[in-house]
Amino acid sequence: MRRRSSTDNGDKEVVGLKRGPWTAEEDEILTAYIQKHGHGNWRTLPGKAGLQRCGKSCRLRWINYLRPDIKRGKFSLQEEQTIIQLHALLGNRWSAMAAHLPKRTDSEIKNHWNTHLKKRLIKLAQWESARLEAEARLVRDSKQAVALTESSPPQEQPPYARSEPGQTEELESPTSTLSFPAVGHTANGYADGEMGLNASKRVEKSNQLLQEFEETLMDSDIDAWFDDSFGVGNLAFSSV
DNA sequence: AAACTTGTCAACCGCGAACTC
DNA sequence: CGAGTTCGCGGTTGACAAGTT
Repeated sequence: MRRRSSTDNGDKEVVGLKRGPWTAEEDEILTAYIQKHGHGNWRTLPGKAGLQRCGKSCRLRWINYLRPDIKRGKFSLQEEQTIIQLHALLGNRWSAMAAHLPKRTDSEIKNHWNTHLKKRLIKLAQWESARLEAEARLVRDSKQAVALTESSPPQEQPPYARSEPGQTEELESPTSTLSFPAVGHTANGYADGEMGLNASKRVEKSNQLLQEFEETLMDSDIDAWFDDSFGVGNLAFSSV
C-alpha cells in the first residue's frame, strides 16, 4: 500500500501557504532564486526563497512556465502531427512525448491533446464510421436489387422499405450521423421511372452513386479537414 | 445587454517510483 | 531491509475568456 507522504494533502492544510494563480512578483522571486542557487530540494526551496508556496507548486510553476527553454504559443502542424503519432505509440505518456518535442512540456502537450486533438480525432472516427456504414448499405442494396430482379417476383415495395429484422439493424450505429432513405428512392418507393430500370442499370447507378458519395466525403471533407489540421493526408495513421 | 454555453489552460490533487536514512 | 521523504507523472478541476442565444 501507498505510504502517505508529508507533502500529500498536507500542503492545503498548512496555514499561510498561498494557492491559486502566481503573481509576476512570485515568478520573479522563484526565477531569481533558481537561477542563482538551482532548485535543489523543492520542499525546502519556498522557505529559502521567501515564497509562501508549497514546494510542489514551485516545481510545477518552474517546470511548466518559468524555465527559460520553453516554447510557448500555438502548436505547429508538424508538432500536432508528431503528437498524434506519438500518442498512437505511447498512449497518455505525456512526459515521454515531451521528450520528442523540444521545448514543449508534458503539461502543454496533455492540454493540447485533450482540448484540440482528441476532439478532432473523435469527429474523424465518427465520420469514417458513417462512411463505411453508407458504403456497406449501398453495396447491399445493389446486390438485393440484382437478386430480386433476377428472381422476378412482382414487388410492391423496394427491398429497403420492407425493414426486415436483422437487415437494417446490423448496419445501424449509434455513432452514425447519416440517415439514408436509400439513394435514388423516395420515402414511399422508387422514384418515378426507377422500377422500370433493369438490374444491370440499377447496379450501375448504385455504383455510380456510391462513387460520388465517396468522392464527396473524401475529397471535400476528410481530406480538407486533414489538410487544415495537419497539412498532410492520412499520414498520421497509416505511418504509425 | 444579459444570460448561458463552450473552450482553454493554469493549477491542484492523488498516486507510484525513486531515493535517503 | 524497511520506513519515511521527495520527485514526477497523469487526471481533474475551476477560473476566465470568447462565442452564442
